[in-house]
Amino acid sequence: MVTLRDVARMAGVSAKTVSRVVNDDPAVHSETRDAILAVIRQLDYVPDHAARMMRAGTSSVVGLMTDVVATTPYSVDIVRGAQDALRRDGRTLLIANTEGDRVLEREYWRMFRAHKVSGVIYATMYHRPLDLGEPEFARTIVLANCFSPKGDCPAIVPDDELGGYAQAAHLLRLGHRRIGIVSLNPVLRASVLRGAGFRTAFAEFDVPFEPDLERPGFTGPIGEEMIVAYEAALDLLRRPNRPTAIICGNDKIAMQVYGAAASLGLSIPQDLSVMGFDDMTVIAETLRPALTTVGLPYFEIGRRSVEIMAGLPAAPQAERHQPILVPCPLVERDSCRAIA
Amino acid sequence: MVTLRDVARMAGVSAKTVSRVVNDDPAVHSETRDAILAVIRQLDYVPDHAARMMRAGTSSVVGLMTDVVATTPYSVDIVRGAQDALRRDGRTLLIANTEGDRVLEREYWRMFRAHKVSGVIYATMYHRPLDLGEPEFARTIVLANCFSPKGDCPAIVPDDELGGYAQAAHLLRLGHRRIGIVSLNPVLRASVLRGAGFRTAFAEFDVPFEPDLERPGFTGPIGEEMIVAYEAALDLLRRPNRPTAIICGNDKIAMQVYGAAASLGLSIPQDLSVMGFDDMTVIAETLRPALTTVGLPYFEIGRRSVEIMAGLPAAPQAERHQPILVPCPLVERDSCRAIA
DNA sequence: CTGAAAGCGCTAACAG
DNA sequence: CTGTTAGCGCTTTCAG
Repeated sequence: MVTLRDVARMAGVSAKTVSRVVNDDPAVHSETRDAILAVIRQLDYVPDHAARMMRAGTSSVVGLMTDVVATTPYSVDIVRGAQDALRRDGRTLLIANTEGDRVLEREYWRMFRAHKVSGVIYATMYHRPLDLGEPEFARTIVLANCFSPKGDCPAIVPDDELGGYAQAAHLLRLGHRRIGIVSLNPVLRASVLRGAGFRTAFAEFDVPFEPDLERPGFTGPIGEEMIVAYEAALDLLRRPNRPTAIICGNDKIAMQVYGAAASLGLSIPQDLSVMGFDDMTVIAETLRPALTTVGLPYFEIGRRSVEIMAGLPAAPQAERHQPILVPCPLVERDSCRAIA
Repeated sequence: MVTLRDVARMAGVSAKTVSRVVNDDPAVHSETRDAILAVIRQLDYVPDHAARMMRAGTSSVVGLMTDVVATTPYSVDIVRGAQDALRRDGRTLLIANTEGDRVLEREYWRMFRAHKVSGVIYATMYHRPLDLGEPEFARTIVLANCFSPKGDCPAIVPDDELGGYAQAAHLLRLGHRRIGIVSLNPVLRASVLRGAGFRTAFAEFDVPFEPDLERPGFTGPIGEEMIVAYEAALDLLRRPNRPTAIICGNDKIAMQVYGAAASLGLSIPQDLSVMGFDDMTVIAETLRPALTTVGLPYFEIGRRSVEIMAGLPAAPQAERHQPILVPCPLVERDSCRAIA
């Protein structure tokens, strides 16, 4: 293994000077620097991470604690976003998947300590409030897709209310007035917030909000819910005065709405417009017609979590944090059409 | 920060003895051990990873080099499988996503070196041959979902041929004799292997293989292909003597086949049985009826990659490796039915 | 079974 | 601008 000393010897300088070059310290004569750089390249020297980190007392590793985010199709983008931001300055991400297991989570906190991670991103599968308790709060933590009601941590979450507004407003603008809703589990925070967004949009267009046109697309407790969007959609579409458009709580629901519509001989978007949520490309781009939906900005959330962490003061402040809201963009495809 | 010495001082022993306890060295009096363990718990001591690794010269970190695997919905399971195996003995996974970029890949190889990773799992998105070249071959590498034609690395891949056989055999057993195929891009290795599997199954049941009943579900070059399974299925289903079942190259294709069938007023599985591949739960469990499909054993591949690495000799052998084949299990749901 | 000394590769602190 | 010295936290000798 090639070490700093090998480089120093070969370049005829001291170890410290090589160290300076490796760390981009400007206080090195440019000729000396070039010579050292040449030796580094020739020997293919790579600084030892462990040694640097031991000396520095901190590491270039950031921990990502998740329940199931890192391994769930539509939220891996949080990982990608964080890695993208980290990679630019040679840092790395240590990913911990608790699968919701508290014991495992504790084990991972120790692992983070062993690795002296410089910060932790705590990401959850569902947009929800979260209480981390005290023990680990000394360290730099950023909450992603969740937030602390006490406001003791910076947090970044999707703007579900605006997302709901975008869903409804788009259909209203296209002229729809009887709009059905097949929603997420109503206890979910996302569901509540989007509901508020719908109402705002409906009010703006002077369209009364008819609770009777709304059905839950899932039943059962969170975590083991069953999807019943197919039945919900059938129910909605068999009404004497059926809706001309359906807003869905996510793209899976939209997928079942497609199926229900087809079984009734209704075609999309001629007879029915469908609006999804999540922008899971696997579904949205594969459905025929391709699904118009609202995206969850997970990549952005991951990327910005790293930025927020970088901007955090070294000592924990007493300041209260408001969750940062990231907009959910409308992704227009072919499942919504304008009506008279 | 609590160090080994703090524990030693408090327990009234030398640092080395504490080190022995931490490393499960049996040569410690059990009373001494218990006393030390108590102090460790009391002080909440966590051994410093960097220091250990520096001394040991190797680390407990394994690198995962991927093209897009780690961030692709249906292959994140490789990551989960590998992490699951590593976690059991306190090791961790350093994930590198090259997104197919050679420059980035080289950067990541250096990162792996800096971290002194004890081994590397090289996983690809598609089951394919791969030439890694020479430079990094000194280290311990396991190929996952790909293999080296030269056989200079251990490799583990899904048994696509058997998977194809399972798809066809299941339908044949249910009595189907006119079976359509909407396949993957035919240049893909998976496609070729599964084709061989189909033929074996057809031959066993004395059913002639009709090339005319096969259509590609994707067109265009790999990486930017377009899905045209909908049209392919329409074409197949409009034939005078339409197939009673369709085998799909993946679950996305199956999704479009569902759409095509619905548009023709055909219902699944009464009028048509559909068989998927991949077992992407997002699709397979959401389709109505739920999709019978064949699973890609990615979790297993990830898990076993770690095991294979552990069993590798320290010095690279000249021996030739045959790729290890992992079976693809049939996952029965509701989209296939028996016919007379 | 236990301890003392040495040193892994690197950088902070301080001189020159 | 460059070098010297010391030491991060741990484990490997090698002695007790």
